[in-house]
Amino acid sequence: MGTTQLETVPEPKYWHLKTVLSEALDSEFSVGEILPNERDLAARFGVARATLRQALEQLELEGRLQRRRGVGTTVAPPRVGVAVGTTEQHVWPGAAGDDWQPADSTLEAPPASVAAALETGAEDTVHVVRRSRVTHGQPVAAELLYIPVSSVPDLSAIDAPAGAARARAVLRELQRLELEGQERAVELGSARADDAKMLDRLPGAPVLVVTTRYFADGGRTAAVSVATYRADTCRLTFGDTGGVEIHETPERQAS
Amino acid sequence: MGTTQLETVPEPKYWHLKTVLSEALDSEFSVGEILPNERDLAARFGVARATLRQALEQLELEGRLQRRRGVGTTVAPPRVGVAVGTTEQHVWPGAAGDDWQPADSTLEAPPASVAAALETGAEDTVHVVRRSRVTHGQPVAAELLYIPVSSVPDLSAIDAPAGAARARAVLRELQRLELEGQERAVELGSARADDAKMLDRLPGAPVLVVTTRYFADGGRTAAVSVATYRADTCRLTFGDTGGVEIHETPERQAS
DNA sequence: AAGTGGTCTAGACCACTCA
DNA sequence: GAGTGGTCTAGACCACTTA
Repeated sequence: MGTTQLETVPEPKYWHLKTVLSEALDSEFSVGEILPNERDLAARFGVARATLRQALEQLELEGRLQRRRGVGTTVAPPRVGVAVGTTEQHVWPGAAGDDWQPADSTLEAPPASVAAALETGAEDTVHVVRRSRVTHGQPVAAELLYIPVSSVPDLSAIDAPAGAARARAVLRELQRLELEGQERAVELGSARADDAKMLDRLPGAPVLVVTTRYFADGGRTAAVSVATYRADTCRLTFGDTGGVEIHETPERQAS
Repeated sequence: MGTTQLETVPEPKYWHLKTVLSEALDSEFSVGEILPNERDLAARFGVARATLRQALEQLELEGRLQRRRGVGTTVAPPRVGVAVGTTEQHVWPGAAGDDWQPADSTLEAPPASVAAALETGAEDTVHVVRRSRVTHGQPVAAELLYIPVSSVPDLSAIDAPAGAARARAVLRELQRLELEGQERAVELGSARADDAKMLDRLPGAPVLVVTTRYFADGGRTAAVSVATYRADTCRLTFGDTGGVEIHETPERQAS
């Protein structure tokens, strides 16, 4: 403090605030504990509420905090590791033992980007299977699975009624194809309204979008999956074992 | 800019604004084009600048816009697919042909989370190799590689001077170990000050943090890599082929 | 009904880029 | 020096949860 450190680059208040709060979370709070409300916190730090919120937003993005309207701000548990496909072992979605729950299935024209990957015409309808993933009792992901009718030729549409039963029927048919390979991509997105509801978040919440192409029949793209994971609570793992125990941030402890 | 439909379920203004802007980007702008400045845009839509900024922030998060202080807001090109390790083929970092550029290497005590993964004592120093990744002329990632001295026993510290040469020497020694496997995890984070500078972004910018554990010597963790990728411009691909051609959003066209 | 976080406003000033 | 995005303020009201 004594020497005049050249602060040629003045730190934004919200950035400094975030650091202070982060350290307080490490030393003075334990998981699940409720923080003081935003108005009190802002007053305590002598900043406007908007500035305080900017710091809280960052901490929530990093998975340190959880905010719920009408309730309050709580200290978040460490992110859960969610296995996204064992890299060595390619399996169709819906194979025995995956923790996805089929919700329903419809016939729709896919978005242009998916249609291009599937090499179907822009107008062609495909099976769209909706599934959700639940781990540790919490919803972590919502998925849209696009399956051209040509990938499940023996499916008789009348067989299954609407809803989950129909979704399961489509997935069951899919298993009959021989899976030759798959490609995955991960990027940042924001939750659409329907995804947000399924994930128990507000629309626009940050999500990790995992796009998977499934190949069969000699290189043909037989299905495309677009899964959105809650970015605040999930760490996607790609290892050969499911639950890796590496965290970006050190473990926290109450004092 | 038609009439504003009155919604029975009042959509937040910034959310509606984002939708309108997103459609305008698709139909009325082409990649690289400069948008009107924020004050003009806010006036045009009849909202406060803060509200307009909330919409722009989301679009930037989704990789649709790029904002630079002192310059302006431009329409971003589609995200670049960045290959993050071919899943079938495990190789050490620094192997021939990867597009990482070693920056320097030091001996430091790693953060607690990394020390735990490396099974080193909290006080033990390890080699910390800094690298950066450049594709298509743009910096996309910054990496910290933690390598216990026991993983590179034959490295004589005096051999190489500081800087990139020393980093290359450490990586060269690492190749002599037999790599037995690796585990990856991806999560959302925000750029630390040093990462941000390397990535040409402001501190706090959203990044995809890729943590990789490298196994050798019968299951021992021989190295840990923490790489931060620009979330706004990158789509991480894990497929067997490098450049997947699936986009979350449809292609844009100028009108 | 009370209390919380979420949205929104209308200003102000600062840091940065570029002509 | 003009123009841009980035930060910050001090309010207001709304949507939601809980008691």
